[in-house]
Amino acid sequence: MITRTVPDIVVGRLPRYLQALEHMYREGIKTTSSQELGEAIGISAAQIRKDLSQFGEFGKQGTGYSVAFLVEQLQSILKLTRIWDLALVGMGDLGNALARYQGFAEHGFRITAAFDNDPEKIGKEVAGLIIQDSREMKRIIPSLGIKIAMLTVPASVAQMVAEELVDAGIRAILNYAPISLNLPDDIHVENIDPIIKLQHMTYYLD
Amino acid sequence: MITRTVPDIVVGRLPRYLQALEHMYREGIKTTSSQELGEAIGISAAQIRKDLSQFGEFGKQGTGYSVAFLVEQLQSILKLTRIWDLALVGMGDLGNALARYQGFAEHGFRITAAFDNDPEKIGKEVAGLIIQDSREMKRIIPSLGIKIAMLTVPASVAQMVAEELVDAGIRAILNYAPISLNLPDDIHVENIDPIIKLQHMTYYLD
DNA sequence: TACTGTGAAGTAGTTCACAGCT
DNA sequence: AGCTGTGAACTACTTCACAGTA
Repeated sequence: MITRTVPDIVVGRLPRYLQALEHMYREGIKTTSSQELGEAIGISAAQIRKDLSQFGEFGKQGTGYSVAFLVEQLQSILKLTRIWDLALVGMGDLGNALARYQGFAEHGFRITAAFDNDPEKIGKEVAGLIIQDSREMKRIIPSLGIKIAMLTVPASVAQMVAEELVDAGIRAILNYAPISLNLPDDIHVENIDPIIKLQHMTYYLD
Repeated sequence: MITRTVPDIVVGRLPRYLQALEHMYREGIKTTSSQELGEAIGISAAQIRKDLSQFGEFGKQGTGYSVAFLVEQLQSILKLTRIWDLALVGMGDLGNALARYQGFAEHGFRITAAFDNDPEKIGKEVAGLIIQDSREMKRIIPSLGIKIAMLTVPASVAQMVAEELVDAGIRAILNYAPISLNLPDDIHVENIDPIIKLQHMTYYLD
């Protein structure tokens, strides 16, 4: 039996489908079509059908997709039927804002540990979390089984801290530092950098 | 004379090249090659050469690229040789963290106006900015010539506020709200949503 | 020698268009 | 009648490989 590898670009669209479908679900919409979903998020209907067909046959000819069923399927595909623990590393303004953001918990992500290297911050509480010494990451992260980290440290130390995280067993990093991380190929990194996004947009402005 | 349109995917990589090159510049590196730059950011050398060739011939055979010159060229291509004014809309935790972030100013982006609709927040100062009533956006944004907005309002009002911004003359929106905005085709939108990124990564974890 | 810039080749991604089902 | 799922066609993107040049 051959297990076809799904292109990463397809995987990257699934969360957007899920977001739109959850919104429909909250609105009480029971059924949708690839057409309607596509219009909601600006993607062609054929694209959506093709993407979903990589994982199974979720629709019904003539009627489309059950919103609730497709939400379930996407959650299952994306492994969202469990709670994911997160480590938050770097408790500056951004780290603090993320600690307080309710969206993580609402989507099954639980910030379980927060770290900083500043003695002034260590021991302080933010949103129910006690900030811990980043020198303890190697011990605490494996003991809590945390696999995902959000990195909100200054660019100057981001590479070093990222390596420590990998050493502590982290497999995926959401990188807020404005620098490219160089890590082993089996570590998944996603970057969030507003400057990069703004510079992309200015190209089109005058 | 035909002006070839550069693919958006190429434009999107230019800021990453620029980021790495500015880093090299600060490190005192005078010259680099497509090979070296590619290794720094995990992109093939051929890709970088092809991308740059869309805009001109910036390298020298045998020696590679002058870091300072290529930084200048990329800044020029991306229209970064001027200050861009930004409107910050929504002064919750995230809006506050962005208001205090030094990175914008360091890269030629100046947050010139901050808005919220909460009477408790209006008139307060954050990082040298007075928070203004969002009902004033239509008047203030054109008067300051602001073309770019960062949207950090709750998802429930994001679409409505985005439409008001477009109405006020905004041409590009950096959208932090966890929702797809539906706006005219000539408005550039970039989304920053940590949940979407995390859900992308969980696919690969177990 | 060491690199760029670039056609050509190769690979990946998207859209078309329609059979088939409800 | 209305929609999905999917091969086939098409388009876009990336890599190869090498002529050209400092």
